[in-house]
Amino acid sequence: MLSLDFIRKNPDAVRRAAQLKGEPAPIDDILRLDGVWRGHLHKAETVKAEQNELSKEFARTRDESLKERLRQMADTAKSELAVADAVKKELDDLLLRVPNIFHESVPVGETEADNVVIREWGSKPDLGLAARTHYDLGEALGIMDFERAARVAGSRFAFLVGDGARLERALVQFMLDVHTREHGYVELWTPMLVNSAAMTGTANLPKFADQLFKVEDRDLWLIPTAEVPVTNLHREEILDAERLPLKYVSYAPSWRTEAGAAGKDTRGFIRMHQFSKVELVKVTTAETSLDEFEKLTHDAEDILQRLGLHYQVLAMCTGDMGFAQYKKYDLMAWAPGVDRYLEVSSCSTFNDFQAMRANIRYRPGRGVSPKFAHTINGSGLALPRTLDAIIETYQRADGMVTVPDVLKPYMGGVELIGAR
RNA sequence: GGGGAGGUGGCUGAGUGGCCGAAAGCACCCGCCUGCUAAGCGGGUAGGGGGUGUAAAGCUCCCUCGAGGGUUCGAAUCCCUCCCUUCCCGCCA
Repeated sequence: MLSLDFIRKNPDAVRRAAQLKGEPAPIDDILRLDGVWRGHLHKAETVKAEQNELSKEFARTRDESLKERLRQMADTAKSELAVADAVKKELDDLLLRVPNIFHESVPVGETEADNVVIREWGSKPDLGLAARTHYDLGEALGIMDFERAARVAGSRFAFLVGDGARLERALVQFMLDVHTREHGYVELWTPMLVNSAAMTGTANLPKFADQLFKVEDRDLWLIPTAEVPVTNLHREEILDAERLPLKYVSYAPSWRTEAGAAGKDTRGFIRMHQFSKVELVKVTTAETSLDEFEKLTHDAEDILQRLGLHYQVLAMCTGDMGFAQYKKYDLMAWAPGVDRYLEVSSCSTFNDFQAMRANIRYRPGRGVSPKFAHTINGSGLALPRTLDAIIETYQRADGMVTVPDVLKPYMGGVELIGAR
Protein backbone atom coordinates (compact mmCIF):
# COMPACT_ATOMS: atom_id res chain seq x y z
CA MET A 1 0.00 0.00 0.00
CA LEU A 2 0.92 3.61 -0.24
CA SER A 3 1.26 5.37 3.09
CA LEU A 4 -1.40 7.80 4.18
CA ASP A 5 1.33 10.35 4.59
CA PHE A 6 2.45 9.91 0.98
CA ILE A 7 -1.09 10.31 -0.30
CA ARG A 8 -1.61 13.44 1.79
CA LYS A 9 1.49 15.01 0.30
CA ASN A 10 1.15 13.74 -3.27
CA PRO A 11 -2.53 13.25 -4.05
CA ASP A 12 -2.17 14.33 -7.66
CA ALA A 13 0.74 12.02 -8.39
CA VAL A 14 -1.24 9.12 -6.96
CA ARG A 15 -4.33 10.05 -8.98
CA ARG A 16 -2.27 10.26 -12.15
CA ALA A 17 -0.58 6.91 -11.57
CA ALA A 18 -3.91 5.21 -10.93
CA GLN A 19 -5.41 6.74 -14.03
CA LEU A 20 -2.53 5.59 -16.24
CA LYS A 21 -2.82 2.12 -14.75
CA GLY A 22 -6.54 2.14 -15.45
CA GLU A 23 -7.32 1.52 -11.80
CA PRO A 24 -9.83 3.33 -9.61
CA ALA A 25 -8.33 5.13 -6.61
CA PRO A 26 -10.56 6.60 -3.90
CA ILE A 27 -8.24 9.50 -3.13
CA ASP A 28 -10.94 12.07 -2.39
CA ASP A 29 -12.65 9.74 0.08
CA ILE A 30 -9.32 9.01 1.71
CA LEU A 31 -8.44 12.67 2.16
CA ARG A 32 -11.89 13.42 3.56
CA LEU A 33 -11.84 10.48 6.00
CA ASP A 34 -8.31 11.40 7.01
CA GLY A 35 -9.56 14.78 8.20
CA VAL A 36 -12.47 13.22 10.07
CA TRP A 37 -10.23 10.59 11.65
CA ARG A 38 -7.67 13.10 12.85
CA GLY A 39 -10.38 15.36 14.28
CA HIS A 40 -11.78 12.60 16.48
CA LEU A 41 -8.37 11.25 17.34
CA HIS A 42 -7.16 14.63 18.45
CA LYS A 43 -10.22 15.11 20.64
CA ALA A 44 -9.85 11.63 22.15
CA GLU A 45 -6.17 12.14 22.87
CA THR A 46 -6.67 15.56 24.44
CA VAL A 47 -9.32 14.24 26.81
CA LYS A 48 -7.25 11.16 27.53
CA ALA A 49 -4.25 13.29 28.47
CA GLU A 50 -6.37 15.31 30.89
CA GLN A 51 -7.80 12.13 32.32
CA ASN A 52 -4.35 10.66 32.87
CA GLU A 53 -3.27 13.79 34.74
CA LEU A 54 -6.33 13.88 36.95
CA SER A 55 -6.12 10.17 37.56
CA LYS A 56 -2.65 10.61 38.98
CA GLU A 57 -3.97 13.29 41.26
CA PHE A 58 -6.70 10.92 42.40
CA ALA A 59 -4.12 8.26 43.15
CA ARG A 60 -2.34 10.76 45.40
CA THR A 61 -5.27 12.42 47.14
CA ARG A 62 -8.01 9.80 47.02
CA ASP A 63 -10.35 12.72 46.65
CA GLU A 64 -13.69 11.05 45.89
CA SER A 65 -15.12 14.25 44.43
CA LEU A 66 -12.90 13.79 41.38
CA LYS A 67 -14.50 10.51 40.42
CA GLU A 68 -17.50 11.85 38.60
CA ARG A 69 -15.33 14.01 36.30
CA LEU A 70 -12.95 11.12 35.72
CA ARG A 71 -15.81 8.91 34.72
CA GLN A 72 -17.07 11.49 32.25
CA MET A 73 -13.61 11.93 30.78
CA ALA A 74 -13.21 8.20 30.39
CA ASP A 75 -16.57 8.04 28.61
CA THR A 76 -15.75 10.92 26.29
CA ALA A 77 -12.31 9.58 25.44
CA LYS A 78 -13.72 6.14 24.80
CA SER A 79 -16.53 7.26 22.55
CA GLU A 80 -14.33 9.65 20.57
CA LEU A 81 -11.76 6.92 20.13
CA ALA A 82 -14.43 4.48 19.02
CA VAL A 83 -15.50 6.89 16.29
CA ALA A 84 -11.88 7.55 15.32
CA ASP A 85 -11.18 3.81 15.15
CA ALA A 86 -14.23 3.14 13.01
CA VAL A 87 -13.24 5.88 10.58
CA LYS A 88 -9.64 4.66 10.55
CA LYS A 89 -10.77 1.17 9.71
CA GLU A 90 -12.74 2.49 6.77
CA LEU A 91 -9.72 4.53 5.78
CA ASP A 92 -7.41 1.52 5.97
CA ASP A 93 -9.78 -0.50 3.80
CA LEU A 94 -9.65 2.23 1.18
CA LEU A 95 -5.87 2.44 1.41
CA LEU A 96 -5.61 -1.25 0.56
CA ARG A 97 -7.44 -0.46 -2.67
CA VAL A 98 -5.15 2.29 -3.90
CA PRO A 99 -2.86 1.00 -6.67
CA ASN A 100 0.89 1.41 -6.48
CA ILE A 101 2.64 4.21 -8.30
CA PHE A 102 5.10 3.19 -11.01
CA HIS A 103 8.70 3.89 -11.89
CA GLU A 104 9.41 6.68 -14.36
CA SER A 105 10.96 4.21 -16.83
CA VAL A 106 7.68 2.32 -17.28
CA PRO A 107 6.21 2.94 -20.74
CA VAL A 108 2.85 4.69 -20.66
CA GLY A 109 0.16 2.74 -22.47
CA GLU A 110 -3.24 1.15 -22.16
CA THR A 111 -3.14 -2.43 -23.39
CA GLU A 112 -0.70 -5.24 -24.03
CA ALA A 113 -0.20 -3.76 -27.48
CA ASP A 114 1.66 -0.91 -25.79
CA ASN A 115 4.21 -3.14 -24.10
CA VAL A 116 7.75 -2.71 -25.34
CA VAL A 117 10.20 -5.43 -26.39
CA ILE A 118 13.41 -4.40 -24.66
CA ARG A 119 15.54 -7.35 -25.68
CA GLU A 120 15.46 -10.63 -27.45
CA TRP A 121 17.54 -13.78 -27.21
CA GLY A 122 17.98 -16.22 -30.09
CA SER A 123 15.55 -16.31 -32.98
CA LYS A 124 12.59 -18.33 -34.13
CA PRO A 125 14.03 -21.76 -34.97
CA ASP A 126 13.69 -23.18 -38.44
CA LEU A 127 12.36 -26.65 -37.65
CA GLY A 128 12.19 -27.68 -41.27
CA LEU A 129 8.73 -29.13 -40.74
CA ALA A 130 5.16 -28.08 -40.09
CA ALA A 131 5.31 -27.47 -36.36
CA ARG A 132 2.73 -29.34 -34.29
CA THR A 133 1.29 -28.03 -31.03
CA HIS A 134 2.38 -29.37 -27.65
CA TYR A 135 -1.12 -30.70 -26.98
CA ASP A 136 -1.23 -32.49 -30.29
CA LEU A 137 2.22 -34.00 -29.71
CA GLY A 138 1.59 -34.52 -26.00
CA GLU A 139 -1.56 -36.54 -26.53
CA ALA A 140 -0.06 -38.50 -29.42
CA LEU A 141 2.97 -39.38 -27.28
CA GLY A 142 0.75 -40.28 -24.34
CA ILE A 143 2.48 -37.79 -22.02
CA MET A 144 -0.44 -35.35 -21.62
CA ASP A 145 -4.03 -36.29 -20.86
CA PHE A 146 -6.64 -33.55 -20.78
CA GLU A 147 -9.71 -35.65 -21.34
CA ARG A 148 -9.34 -37.82 -18.28
CA ALA A 149 -8.30 -34.78 -16.21
CA ALA A 150 -11.57 -33.14 -17.19
CA ARG A 151 -13.45 -36.16 -15.89
CA VAL A 152 -11.51 -36.11 -12.62
CA ALA A 153 -11.34 -32.39 -11.93
CA GLY A 154 -12.85 -30.41 -14.80
CA SER A 155 -11.49 -28.19 -17.51
CA ARG A 156 -8.14 -26.44 -17.11
CA PHE A 157 -6.60 -29.44 -15.40
CA ALA A 158 -4.21 -31.99 -16.85
CA PHE A 159 -2.48 -35.25 -16.16
CA LEU A 160 1.14 -35.57 -17.18
CA VAL A 161 2.01 -39.18 -17.84
CA GLY A 162 5.27 -41.14 -17.93
CA ASP A 163 8.06 -39.16 -19.53
CA GLY A 164 5.80 -36.08 -19.50
CA ALA A 165 5.62 -36.17 -15.72
CA ARG A 166 9.31 -36.95 -15.61
CA LEU A 167 10.14 -34.01 -17.85
CA GLU A 168 8.20 -31.69 -15.58
CA ARG A 169 10.04 -33.04 -12.54
CA ALA A 170 13.36 -32.71 -14.38
CA LEU A 171 12.61 -29.07 -15.14
CA VAL A 172 11.82 -28.33 -11.50
CA GLN A 173 15.04 -29.98 -10.35
CA PHE A 174 17.09 -28.24 -13.00
CA MET A 175 15.73 -24.80 -12.20
CA LEU A 176 16.12 -25.23 -8.45
CA ASP A 177 19.68 -26.45 -8.90
CA VAL A 178 20.68 -23.51 -11.07
CA HIS A 179 19.12 -20.92 -8.77
CA THR A 180 20.43 -22.41 -5.54
CA ARG A 181 23.91 -23.43 -6.70
CA GLU A 182 24.74 -20.73 -9.20
CA HIS A 183 22.52 -17.74 -8.50
CA GLY A 184 22.72 -17.82 -4.73
CA TYR A 185 19.08 -18.31 -3.75
CA VAL A 186 18.00 -20.16 -0.62
CA GLU A 187 15.45 -22.85 -1.32
CA LEU A 188 12.18 -22.81 0.59
CA TRP A 189 9.40 -25.32 0.91
CA THR A 190 6.34 -23.38 2.00
CA PRO A 191 2.78 -23.63 3.26
CA MET A 192 0.56 -23.93 0.22
CA LEU A 193 -2.48 -22.67 2.03
CA VAL A 194 -2.17 -19.25 3.63
CA ASN A 195 -4.37 -16.95 5.68
CA SER A 196 -6.02 -13.69 4.68
CA ALA A 197 -3.32 -11.56 6.26
CA ALA A 198 -0.66 -13.14 4.07
CA MET A 199 -2.83 -12.72 0.97
CA THR A 200 -3.31 -9.07 1.90
CA GLY A 201 0.43 -8.65 2.34
CA THR A 202 1.16 -9.50 -1.27
CA ALA A 203 -1.95 -7.57 -2.43
CA ASN A 204 -3.88 -10.59 -3.64
CA LEU A 205 -6.53 -9.45 -1.19
CA PRO A 206 -8.83 -7.63 -0.98
CA LYS A 207 -9.01 -6.81 -4.70
CA PHE A 208 -8.43 -10.20 -6.28
CA ALA A 209 -10.39 -12.60 -4.09
CA ASP A 210 -12.27 -13.86 -7.15
CA GLN A 211 -9.02 -15.19 -8.61
CA LEU A 212 -8.28 -17.34 -5.56
CA PHE A 213 -9.52 -20.70 -4.38
CA LYS A 214 -10.80 -20.49 -0.81
CA VAL A 215 -11.05 -23.29 1.71
CA GLU A 216 -14.56 -23.59 3.07
CA ASP A 217 -15.16 -22.59 6.70
CA ARG A 218 -11.56 -21.62 7.32
CA ASP A 219 -9.44 -18.56 6.89
CA LEU A 220 -7.25 -20.36 4.36
CA TRP A 221 -6.66 -19.82 0.67
CA LEU A 222 -4.76 -21.90 -1.90
CA ILE A 223 -1.69 -19.98 -3.00
CA PRO A 224 -1.79 -18.60 -6.55
CA THR A 225 2.02 -18.50 -6.47
CA ALA A 226 4.83 -19.21 -4.01
CA GLU A 227 5.34 -15.44 -3.98
CA VAL A 228 2.66 -15.26 -1.31
CA PRO A 229 4.16 -17.47 1.41
CA VAL A 230 7.73 -16.51 0.54
CA THR A 231 7.20 -12.75 0.54
CA ASN A 232 5.32 -13.11 3.81
CA LEU A 233 8.12 -15.18 5.37
CA HIS A 234 9.48 -12.10 7.14
CA ARG A 235 6.19 -10.32 7.81
CA GLU A 236 6.15 -8.31 11.05
CA GLU A 237 9.94 -8.45 11.23
CA ILE A 238 12.71 -5.89 11.40
CA LEU A 239 15.62 -7.29 9.39
CA ASP A 240 19.31 -6.55 9.69
CA ALA A 241 20.43 -4.38 6.80
CA GLU A 242 23.67 -6.38 6.50
CA ARG A 243 21.66 -9.49 5.68
CA LEU A 244 19.98 -7.89 2.66
CA PRO A 245 19.24 -8.73 -0.04
CA LEU A 246 17.52 -11.94 1.02
CA LYS A 247 17.14 -14.24 -1.97
CA TYR A 248 14.72 -17.14 -1.97
CA VAL A 249 13.64 -19.71 -4.51
CA SER A 250 10.67 -21.95 -4.02
CA TYR A 251 8.94 -24.59 -6.05
CA ALA A 252 5.20 -24.81 -5.45
CA PRO A 253 2.04 -25.80 -7.20
CA SER A 254 -0.06 -22.72 -7.80
CA TRP A 255 -3.84 -22.46 -8.01
CA ARG A 256 -5.89 -19.85 -9.79
CA THR A 257 -9.57 -19.64 -10.62
CA GLU A 258 -8.78 -17.84 -13.89
CA ALA A 259 -11.89 -15.77 -13.39
CA GLY A 260 -12.30 -13.39 -16.28
CA ALA A 261 -10.26 -15.58 -18.60
CA ALA A 262 -13.25 -17.43 -20.05
CA GLY A 263 -12.50 -18.57 -23.56
CA LYS A 264 -8.82 -17.63 -23.40
CA ASP A 265 -6.25 -20.37 -23.89
CA THR A 266 -8.79 -23.12 -23.44
CA ARG A 267 -6.72 -25.48 -25.56
CA GLY A 268 -3.55 -27.04 -24.37
CA PHE A 269 -1.36 -26.86 -21.32
CA ILE A 270 -1.31 -23.08 -21.07
CA ARG A 271 -3.79 -21.60 -18.64
CA MET A 272 -4.50 -24.11 -15.89
CA HIS A 273 -6.25 -23.99 -12.52
CA GLN A 274 -3.22 -25.75 -11.09
CA PHE A 275 0.32 -25.41 -12.33
CA SER A 276 3.86 -25.77 -11.12
CA LYS A 277 6.15 -22.83 -10.76
CA VAL A 278 9.61 -22.11 -9.47
CA GLU A 279 9.49 -18.66 -7.94
CA LEU A 280 12.27 -16.21 -7.13
CA VAL A 281 11.77 -13.66 -4.36
CA LYS A 282 14.08 -10.96 -3.02
CA VAL A 283 13.74 -8.70 -0.03
CA THR A 284 16.05 -5.74 -0.18
CA THR A 285 16.58 -2.02 0.43
CA ALA A 286 15.27 1.03 -1.39
CA GLU A 287 18.75 1.77 -2.72
CA THR A 288 19.29 -1.60 -4.36
CA SER A 289 15.86 -2.75 -5.42
CA LEU A 290 15.90 -1.63 -9.05
CA ASP A 291 19.31 -3.19 -9.58
CA GLU A 292 18.27 -6.42 -7.84
CA PHE A 293 15.15 -6.49 -9.98
CA GLU A 294 17.24 -6.43 -13.15
CA LYS A 295 19.48 -9.18 -11.79
CA LEU A 296 16.52 -11.33 -10.85
CA THR A 297 15.14 -10.98 -14.37
CA HIS A 298 18.49 -12.12 -15.76
CA ASP A 299 18.47 -15.11 -13.38
CA ALA A 300 15.14 -16.14 -14.87
CA GLU A 301 16.36 -15.53 -18.42
CA ASP A 302 19.38 -17.72 -17.74
CA ILE A 303 17.08 -20.72 -17.46
CA LEU A 304 15.58 -20.04 -20.89
CA GLN A 305 19.02 -19.62 -22.41
CA ARG A 306 20.27 -22.89 -21.00
CA LEU A 307 17.19 -24.61 -22.31
CA GLY A 308 17.92 -23.10 -25.71
CA LEU A 309 14.55 -21.40 -26.01
CA HIS A 310 14.12 -18.22 -28.02
CA TYR A 311 12.47 -15.47 -26.01
CA GLN A 312 11.67 -11.79 -25.74
CA VAL A 313 11.68 -9.54 -22.70
CA LEU A 314 8.70 -7.21 -22.57
CA ALA A 315 8.57 -4.06 -20.49
CA MET A 316 4.97 -3.89 -19.36
CA CYS A 317 3.19 -0.61 -19.94
CA THR A 318 1.26 1.23 -17.24
CA GLY A 319 -2.12 -0.12 -18.33
CA ASP A 320 -0.98 -3.75 -18.41
CA MET A 321 1.33 -3.99 -15.40
CA GLY A 322 -1.12 -4.48 -12.59
CA PHE A 323 -2.31 -3.01 -9.35
CA ALA A 324 0.67 -3.63 -7.07
CA GLN A 325 3.65 -3.57 -9.42
CA TYR A 326 6.12 -0.70 -9.54
CA LYS A 327 7.85 -2.06 -12.62
CA LYS A 328 7.38 -5.32 -14.49
CA TYR A 329 8.96 -7.44 -17.21
CA ASP A 330 7.39 -10.46 -18.84
CA LEU A 331 9.54 -13.18 -20.39
CA MET A 332 7.91 -14.53 -23.50
CA ALA A 333 9.19 -17.86 -24.82
CA TRP A 334 8.62 -18.74 -28.45
CA ALA A 335 6.40 -21.76 -29.02
CA PRO A 336 6.47 -22.67 -32.73
CA GLY A 337 3.52 -25.09 -32.55
CA VAL A 338 0.95 -22.66 -31.25
CA ASP A 339 2.86 -20.08 -33.27
CA ARG A 340 3.16 -17.41 -30.60
CA TYR A 341 5.13 -16.25 -27.62
CA LEU A 342 4.00 -17.68 -24.29
CA GLU A 343 4.45 -15.84 -21.02
CA VAL A 344 6.72 -18.10 -18.96
CA SER A 345 7.79 -15.55 -16.37
CA SER A 346 6.63 -12.31 -14.92
CA CYS A 347 9.22 -10.35 -12.95
CA SER A 348 8.12 -7.45 -10.80
CA THR A 349 9.42 -5.03 -8.28
CA PHE A 350 7.01 -3.50 -5.83
CA ASN A 351 8.91 -0.69 -4.18
CA ASP A 352 7.70 -0.77 -0.54
CA PHE A 353 4.11 -1.48 -1.55
CA GLN A 354 4.00 -5.09 -0.35
CA ALA A 355 6.41 -4.56 2.53
CA MET A 356 4.13 -1.91 3.96
CA ARG A 357 1.18 -4.27 3.82
CA ALA A 358 3.15 -7.17 5.28
CA ASN A 359 5.08 -4.90 7.65
CA ILE A 360 8.53 -6.05 6.55
CA ARG A 361 11.18 -3.57 7.65
CA TYR A 362 14.91 -3.29 8.05
CA ARG A 363 17.13 -1.07 10.14
CA PRO A 364 19.47 0.93 7.91
CA GLY A 365 21.93 1.47 10.77
CA ARG A 366 22.46 1.70 14.51
CA GLY A 367 19.95 3.94 16.19
CA VAL A 368 18.15 4.65 12.93
CA SER A 369 14.41 4.08 12.66
CA PRO A 370 13.33 1.04 10.67
CA LYS A 371 12.39 1.50 7.03
CA PHE A 372 10.12 -0.58 4.88
CA ALA A 373 11.94 -3.10 2.73
CA HIS A 374 11.49 -3.45 -1.00
CA THR A 375 10.21 -6.73 -2.41
CA ILE A 376 10.84 -8.27 -5.81
CA ASN A 377 9.71 -11.48 -7.40
CA GLY A 378 9.63 -13.35 -10.65
CA SER A 379 8.91 -16.78 -12.01
CA GLY A 380 12.01 -18.70 -12.68
CA LEU A 381 10.09 -20.23 -14.47
CA ALA A 382 6.44 -21.28 -14.75
CA LEU A 383 6.42 -24.92 -15.78
CA PRO A 384 3.56 -25.60 -18.17
CA ARG A 385 4.40 -23.06 -20.82
CA THR A 386 8.11 -23.75 -20.53
CA LEU A 387 7.31 -27.40 -21.07
CA ASP A 388 5.18 -26.44 -24.08
CA ALA A 389 7.96 -24.36 -25.61
CA ILE A 390 10.40 -27.24 -25.13
CA ILE A 391 8.10 -29.81 -26.70
CA GLU A 392 7.32 -27.59 -29.64
CA THR A 393 10.89 -26.40 -30.15
CA TYR A 394 12.52 -29.83 -29.77
CA GLN A 395 9.98 -31.81 -31.80
CA ARG A 396 11.16 -33.99 -34.68
CA ALA A 397 9.54 -34.93 -37.96
CA ASP A 398 8.67 -38.37 -36.56
CA GLY A 399 6.68 -36.82 -33.71
CA MET A 400 9.24 -37.60 -31.03
CA VAL A 401 10.78 -34.93 -28.81
CA THR A 402 14.49 -34.54 -28.08
CA VAL A 403 15.35 -33.85 -24.46
CA PRO A 404 17.40 -30.61 -24.14
CA ASP A 405 20.98 -31.30 -23.08
CA VAL A 406 20.73 -29.57 -19.71
CA LEU A 407 17.78 -31.79 -18.74
CA LYS A 408 19.35 -35.08 -19.72
CA PRO A 409 21.05 -35.65 -16.34
CA TYR A 410 17.62 -35.43 -14.76
CA MET A 411 15.82 -37.78 -17.16
CA GLY A 412 17.17 -41.12 -16.01
CA GLY A 413 18.72 -41.95 -19.36
CA VAL A 414 15.80 -40.83 -21.50
CA GLU A 415 17.12 -38.66 -24.34
CA LEU A 416 14.23 -38.95 -26.73
CA ILE A 417 10.60 -38.87 -25.71
CA GLY A 418 8.49 -41.26 -27.73
CA ALA A 419 11.20 -43.81 -28.42
CA ARG A 420 10.10 -47.11 -26.97
C1' G B 1 -9.60 -34.44 20.00
C1' G B 2 -8.70 -34.32 25.91
C1' G B 3 -5.58 -32.27 29.90
C1' G B 4 -1.29 -29.20 31.92
C1' A B 5 2.19 -25.03 31.28
C1' G B 6 3.18 -20.65 28.78
C1' G B 7 3.23 -16.12 25.15
C1' U B 8 6.75 -9.33 28.19
C1' G B 9 11.99 -5.11 24.36
C1' G B 10 17.30 -7.64 19.42
C1' C B 11 17.80 -12.12 23.01
C1' U B 12 17.25 -14.32 28.25
C1' G B 13 13.97 -13.03 31.91
C1' A B 14 11.56 -10.23 36.49
C1' G B 15 7.09 -7.94 37.35
C1' U B 16 -0.04 -10.22 40.20
C1' G B 17 -4.07 -2.95 40.22
C1' G B 18 -1.24 3.51 40.15
C1' C B 19 5.73 4.61 42.03
C1' C B 20 6.01 0.15 34.99
C1' G B 21 6.99 1.09 28.20
C1' A B 22 8.76 -2.21 31.94
C1' A B 23 14.11 -4.65 36.93
C1' A B 24 18.38 -7.46 35.94
C1' G B 25 21.57 -9.95 32.59
C1' C B 26 23.32 -10.64 27.51
C1' A B 27 24.21 -8.23 22.91
C1' C B 28 25.23 -3.61 20.57
C1' C B 29 26.71 1.84 20.39
C1' C B 30 29.38 6.25 22.54
C1' G B 31 32.94 7.93 26.07
C1' C B 32 36.71 7.09 30.03
C1' C B 33 40.61 3.97 31.60
C1' U B 34 44.45 0.14 30.82
C1' G B 35 51.24 -0.04 26.60
C1' C B 36 48.02 -4.48 23.17
C1' U B 37 43.90 -7.96 24.27
C1' A B 38 40.64 -9.15 28.19
C1' A B 39 38.54 -6.93 32.37
C1' G B 40 36.69 -2.32 34.72
C1' C B 41 33.85 2.54 35.00
C1' G B 42 29.99 6.12 33.11
C1' G B 43 26.11 6.92 29.60
C1' G B 44 22.83 5.20 25.71
C1' U B 45 19.69 1.59 22.77
C1' A B 46 11.54 -0.92 21.48
C1' G B 47 7.59 0.13 17.90
C1' G B 48 3.42 2.87 15.96
C1' G B 49 0.39 7.24 15.72
C1' G B 50 -1.45 12.58 16.53
C1' G B 51 0.02 17.85 17.19
C1' U B 52 3.98 21.46 16.22
C1' G B 53 7.91 22.17 12.63
C1' U B 54 9.31 23.80 4.96
C1' A B 55 11.90 19.10 6.10
C1' A B 56 15.33 16.61 9.33
C1' A B 57 16.19 17.38 14.37
C1' G B 58 13.65 18.80 18.56
C1' C B 59 9.42 19.49 21.73
C1' U B 60 4.75 17.40 23.24
C1' C B 61 0.68 14.07 23.78
C1' C B 62 -1.72 9.19 22.84
C1' C B 63 -1.34 3.91 22.08
C1' U B 64 1.28 -0.84 22.26
C1' C B 65 3.64 -6.42 27.38
C1' G B 66 0.18 -12.67 21.53
C1' A B 67 -5.03 -10.61 19.36
C1' G B 68 -9.86 -8.79 20.48
C1' G B 69 -13.48 -7.49 24.14
C1' G B 70 -14.82 -6.47 29.48
C1' U B 71 -14.30 -4.67 34.85
C1' U B 72 -12.01 -0.05 37.01
C1' C B 73 -10.93 6.83 37.91
C1' G B 74 -6.55 3.66 36.59
C1' A B 75 -4.74 -3.05 33.67
C1' A B 76 1.48 -6.33 31.61
C1' U B 77 -1.15 -7.51 36.31
C1' C B 78 -8.33 -9.19 37.33
C1' C B 79 -12.48 -11.53 33.93
C1' C B 80 -14.18 -13.53 28.93
C1' U B 81 -13.24 -15.18 23.81
C1' C B 82 -9.78 -16.39 20.15
C1' C B 83 -4.79 -17.42 18.11
C1' C B 84 -0.05 -19.46 18.76
C1' U B 85 3.98 -22.27 21.36
C1' U B 86 5.23 -26.36 24.41
C1' C B 87 4.53 -30.99 27.35
C1' C B 88 1.48 -35.49 28.43
C1' C B 89 -2.51 -38.74 26.55
C1' G B 90 -5.38 -40.38 22.27
C1' C B 91 -5.53 -40.83 16.90
C1' C B 92 -2.77 -41.01 12.49
C1' A B 93 0.29 -40.32 6.87
